Amino acid sequence: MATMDKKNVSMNDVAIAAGVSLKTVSRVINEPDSVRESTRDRVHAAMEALGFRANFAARSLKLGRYGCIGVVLFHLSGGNVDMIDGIADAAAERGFALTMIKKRAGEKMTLAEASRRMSQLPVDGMIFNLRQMVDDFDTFEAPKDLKTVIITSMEHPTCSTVSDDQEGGARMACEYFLNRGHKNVYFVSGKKESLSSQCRMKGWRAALETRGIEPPAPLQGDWNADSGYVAGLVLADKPDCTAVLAANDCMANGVMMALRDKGLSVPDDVSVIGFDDELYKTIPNSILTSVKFRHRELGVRALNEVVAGLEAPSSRSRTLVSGVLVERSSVKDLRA
Amino acid sequence: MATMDKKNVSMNDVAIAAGVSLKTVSRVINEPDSVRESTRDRVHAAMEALGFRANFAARSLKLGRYGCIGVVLFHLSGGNVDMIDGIADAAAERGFALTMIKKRAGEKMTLAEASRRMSQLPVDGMIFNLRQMVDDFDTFEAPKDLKTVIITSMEHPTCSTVSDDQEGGARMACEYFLNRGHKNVYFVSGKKESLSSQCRMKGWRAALETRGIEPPAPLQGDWNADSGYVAGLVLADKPDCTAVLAANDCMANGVMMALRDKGLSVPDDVSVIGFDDELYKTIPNSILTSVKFRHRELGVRALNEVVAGLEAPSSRSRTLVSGVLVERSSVKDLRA
DNA sequence: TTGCGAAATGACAACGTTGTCATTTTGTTA
DNA sequence: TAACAAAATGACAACGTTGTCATTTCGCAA
Repeated sequence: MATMDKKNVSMNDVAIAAGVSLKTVSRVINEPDSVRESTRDRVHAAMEALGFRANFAARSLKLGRYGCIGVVLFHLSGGNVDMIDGIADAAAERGFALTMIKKRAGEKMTLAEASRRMSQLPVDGMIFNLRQMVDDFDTFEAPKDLKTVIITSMEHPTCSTVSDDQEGGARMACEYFLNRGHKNVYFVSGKKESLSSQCRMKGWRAALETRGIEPPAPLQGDWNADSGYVAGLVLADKPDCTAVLAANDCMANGVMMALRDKGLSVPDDVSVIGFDDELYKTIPNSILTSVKFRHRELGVRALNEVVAGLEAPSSRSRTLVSGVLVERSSVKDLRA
Repeated sequence: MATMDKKNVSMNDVAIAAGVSLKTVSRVINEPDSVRESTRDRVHAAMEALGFRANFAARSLKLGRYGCIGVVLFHLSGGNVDMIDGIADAAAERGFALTMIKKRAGEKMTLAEASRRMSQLPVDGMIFNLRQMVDDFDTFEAPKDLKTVIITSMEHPTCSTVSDDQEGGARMACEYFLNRGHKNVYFVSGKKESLSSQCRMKGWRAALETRGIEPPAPLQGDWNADSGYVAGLVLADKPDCTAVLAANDCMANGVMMALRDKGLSVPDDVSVIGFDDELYKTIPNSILTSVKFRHRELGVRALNEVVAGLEAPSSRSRTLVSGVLVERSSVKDLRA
């Protein structure tokens, strides 16, 4: 009964119980060394006895910061989980908690709307996990006092971004071919309007041109295996085609099926590399070598970037996280 | 230059700019109908011009609540993702944000430690996502003013829990067998000390006894396919064995392999059901019927339970989320 | 003992909101 | 036009911390 009088125990209650001033209790929490041991013990005992827990709101109000980073999830699935895991670990390491909101199914969320909702919450900075285009991407301006990092494959005019290095990944794959004696690399693209596809194509083109090779006309795909199959049928008839880079694994699989149907062997007749390293999930004993992006690292970098920018929210940086080539046996070394 | 004078725009600044009192600005935000339209417009204009955003800390301090639910992740993987998705959606629907902390790799986290960390954060209640035993499970007491829900398969003495209905799932599987003419059901358990396994065994036993069937001695497994294989070899020699319930899919697969090696067919000679419905991920064309638990629903229920308990944190409830039988073709209907 | 500098502690304001209650303004009726 | 109730607005305190600065206490040398 008597213990029900007050809802929450405040520092003042502790101070009274311990026979010290409010400020001394505050000091016990924030700068324990400046308090005499005997006093400190008395305060600790009082805190224990009363079940004191510091009030987050009051503390944040006074300090002007929260110790939380906001995370906006536009989608929660697949690789995103690894990314969140990376964010969460990096946050824990730096003493930050995460505040999360999620786009609801069916809801159309813009960056402005997400930002508005986030800035009502206890956050010092925020991370947008954006795997899809949104309407206001280019026009969006982040709150001036809230460091904002966007995880996306596009470059943003004012916000810091963290991206997979799609271009570099494509370059890496091409060099992998060329270093193994291939004289040229054909490319099967994803949907024309896709930024990922464009980046990957750009990297492919650059890699060839660097070596003084004239890139052949890219084959237009649409991300699906069927379009890869069509491309594969065309490529099977090209005598100089020994290496194919497909903008994703599904199309790479389509290419491989077509080559097989045309009586060609992968990798003996034609070598193939895909992107995303996801074929092994659906195809047992998959041989496809693939460029995989490190989603977890993406999360870690994004969080670090936010924390680094807390003091200067308007700073802007662009971080590229390199991909990794997952080697299987779909590429033949022609030098052997 | 002139705009850099103040760091944050407060209601007071808005009030001055709009030529009204502080309180009127507050009213425009919280009870717009009580403010004359002309005044409201003036205030809105001032807010817009100054870029005002309400201060979360001050607001929470005054209101005594945060509008955030804490989520403690002990592990982030597999089914947990669906669960978090459920929590996040349910939270969004009820106007709550989530504050997340995560056990770091290698760190040994107890409920008490997790609770201590959470209660320093802006949360009105919390959810522990506990898929593993922790040392202080039974002795843990949640803060009296913070509604706490634990997602776990065990019952907790003082906290509300949300669990998969493992026992019910096992019962359901048994009844599925019995309703199809099977006279008995053999059981292959998981590790002896596992609570999941114990619950599943309990449900199996109860289902048989309800029908007046004497449960045969359960076969001891260890969750892995190998132990299922050993059990399968034993079961193959029992003429009365037409139905096997294995405590997980891996062991069920082991059982099926053993039966096949002994010249028996699934389901023609022996029917099998597993748990978790995960075999299809690794085995193409899997025929195994399996009891699957609805992780997403678990998250939704947990969040709803927290929100429902905000006013009475010490209330305690136990929610069971039923499993679903995913039918494939590993069970033969003997009545046919 | 006294005096003194350093260490420990305390009084009070401030952070930016919202609740309470008082005051002013508005619109309506006599 | 006066009187009045209702609507709109305002003054001020309070939420529970931390920073600033003043005060007290301590330990040690004279």
